[in-house]
Formats: sequence, C-alpha cells, structure tokens
Amino acid sequence: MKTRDRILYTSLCLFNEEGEQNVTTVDIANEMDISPGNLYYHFKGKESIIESLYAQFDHQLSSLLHQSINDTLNLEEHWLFMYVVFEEIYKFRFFYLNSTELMMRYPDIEKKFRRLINIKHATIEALCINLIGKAALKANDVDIKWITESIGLTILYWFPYQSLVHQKLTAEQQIHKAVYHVLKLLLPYTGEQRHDFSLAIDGLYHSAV
Amino acid sequence: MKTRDRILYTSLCLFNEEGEQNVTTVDIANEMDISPGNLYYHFKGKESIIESLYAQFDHQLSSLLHQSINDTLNLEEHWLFMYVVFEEIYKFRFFYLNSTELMMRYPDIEKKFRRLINIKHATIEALCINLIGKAALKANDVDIKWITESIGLTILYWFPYQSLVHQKLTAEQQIHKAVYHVLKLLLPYTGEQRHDFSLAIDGLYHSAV
DNA sequence: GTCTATATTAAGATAGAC
DNA sequence: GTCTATCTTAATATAGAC
Repeated sequence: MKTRDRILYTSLCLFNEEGEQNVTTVDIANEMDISPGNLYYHFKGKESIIESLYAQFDHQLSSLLHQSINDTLNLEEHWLFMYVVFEEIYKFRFFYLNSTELMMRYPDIEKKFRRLINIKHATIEALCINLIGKAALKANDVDIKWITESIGLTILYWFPYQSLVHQKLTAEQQIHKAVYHVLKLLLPYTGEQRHDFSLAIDGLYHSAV
Repeated sequence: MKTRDRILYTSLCLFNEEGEQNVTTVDIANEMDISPGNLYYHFKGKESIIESLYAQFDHQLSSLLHQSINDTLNLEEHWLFMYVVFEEIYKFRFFYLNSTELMMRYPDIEKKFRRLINIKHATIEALCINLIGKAALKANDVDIKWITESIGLTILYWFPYQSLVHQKLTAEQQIHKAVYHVLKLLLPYTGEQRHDFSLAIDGLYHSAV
C-alpha cells in the first residue's frame, strides 16, 4: 500500500471514529508513524485529504444510485439495495456525523454533497413510481413526497442518530436497523403483497434486535 | 440588558447562524463591540458560555416535556405540543446542527443531552399509549417502538436536514413542515378519527408549502 | 466592568538535509 | 520519498491599567 493511500485510509478511520474536527494532520501522521512533513509532501493539507475522500465516496455512491434506476427492482430486491446504500454511507459516515458544519467549512464539498442528495431523492422517487407501476405500492403524489423526505432524512442521519442514542451497536446492527426502519416506513403504503411484506419486516426486526 | 446576558444572546445567535465551531470568542466580542478581555471577565471561556446556554435549553425543554405527560392531551392538542417543542429546539438549533462532534468535545453536555433524549423518547411513548387508550391510535409494541424512533430522529435532525436540503425556508416554514412530517407519520396508525385527521394533515400540508 | 496589550497553545504548513 | 526543524497563523486566555 502506497503512502498516499495509507494516508487516505488512516484519515478515513480517524475521521469516522473521532470526528473530522477532532483529528489534526499531526494525529494522522502519528497514527501512521510518519512525519507531518511527509504527509504534506503527499497532500496540500487536511482539506485536500477530505476532498480526495469525498471524491471517492461521491463516485461510488453516485454510480450505485444510477445503477438502481436502470435495473428495475422488485419489492424484495429493494431491501438488498437499501442495505448496500447504507453500507456505503457507513464507510464514509464522518461526512454525515457533522454534515452541517463540515459543509460550512468546505463549500466545494457542500455543492457536490447537495447534488448527491438530489440524486438520492430522485432515485427514491423513481423507485417509488416503479413500485407503484407494479401495484406493489399505493401512494399519491403527496405520499411520495413524504416518503422521499422520510427516507432522505433517514439516509442522512441514521448513523448520527444511532451513535447518539444506542452507542454500543455494531456496524452490522446499525445497518440492519436502518433497513428495517425504512421498510417499516413503507409498509402502510404497500399494496397487494402487504401481508408477505409485513412478515418479512417482522423477520428483519427480530434479527436486528 | 446586562453584559453577561448580551454575551449569551449574541453567542446563541452566532452559533445558530455560523455553527458553533466557526465562531470564536473574539467573533462574539467583536459582534457586541466589547473587548475579548471583557468577555473573559464574565465567562471562563467558550465552553463555559456553551454550558450556560445548554443549561437554559435543557431546563426549558425538560419542563415542557414533563408538563405534557401530566396533562393528558387529545389528538388535536398533540400537534400544538409538537409545534412548541420544535419552536424551542429551533431557538437552540446549533446543538443539533453539529450534535455528534459537539458532544465529543463537551462530554459534560453529552451526558445531559443523552438524558434529554431519553426524556423525549419516554414522552413520545407515553403520549402514544395515552392515545391508544383513547382509541385514537392503533399500534402494538413494535409499532410504538418504530414510531418513537421515527419521531426521535425527526426531532433531532429535522433542522439540520432542512438547512441542507431546502436552505431558503423561513423558521416558520421549517417548523410547520416538521409538525406536518410527524403527523403524517402517525396517520397510518390512527384509529376511528382517521378521516378527520387525514383532512387536518392535508390542510397543514397546503399551508406549509 | 471594561479596556489594551500580551502571553500561551495548538493546528497548519514549509524548507532543507538525507 | 521521508525526516527534522522551524515558521505562521489563529484561537484561547491572562495581566494590569483605567
């Protein structure tokens, strides 16, 4: 592993664990047993590391979301998709633990993060409309708007919420609960398959707790 | 208005607008046209200002929540209560814009903030059980848990979410939408009065957009 | 109570040797 | 590519005059 990549990897770990603002360039260098000078040889500074991490994250999540719109998923495939989305976000959760102030400090990232949120919302809407077409979901325009905002809120803040309320859960448990939370939110709007869907969610609930 | 109170007031405004980490003691002093030395005469430092603001907030919100458990509210009174809760949180929204890292930096506040979240959750559960007793709500234990987590998530992160997604809304619009969001979440679980409740929410939706 | 001036600390960043 | 040593900057905090 090249030093440049080790810097990115170590930074990501520390940012996720300690919070971006509580980690300095010297902390990163110490953790890796290299000198701060060496770190500055590879990156202009902390902002540049964060931008590089964001580019990685944005690319990976964007392509995941685009892909899901092209494939038309059925109701069962949706939970798998949700799972993968939450896993990806978990890997880069520091962007979410402190989103508001982070965006205030790095306006370049803010622009791209906003664009990403718009893609998320568009994807959720597209998936809803797809499911309505298959009669798997019954929802009018106002419902879809509410569902989109609810899922959007959950995607953005599920991990910060968990870290504040149930700090002892493992990554897997947190992701599991996130998926359960989203599916339970959809349940009242499901159509013919409501009963099966309800049982599936119950199963998910019991394996999450 | 005494200088000590002006410091608290000015700090609160700046923290809400710019984010706590982006405001220094010198910024606060400049905004008030006093010297930094003067500020340090009244407060030991920034942390001490934040602790003082938190104490104010915690006291006000705690007593509001306790009060609601003692009065038994009906379904209509709940939306008024939600409104007041969101208004209170909006006043001190900087605690929520950056909760995770703020709590990491101020462990004293974290303890109290966690306690406050527990009170919120207990209040939501109590209100649900109260409504179920009146047949206004139909929900089993698993449903109540989900509702509590959903409302909890919304209370914690509605304003950060709004500031990220729809940054141009006024305070009133944001609070209005928050209440709509919570009530819409309860709708599928309402009992006999579902139809009336649904119409009331529709009204709220149209006045929010 | 308030000011000016100054000290302290820590983060961010660079220069130059190896 | 990496290290040591050092510089700059900004935030935090204090001392002492008024």
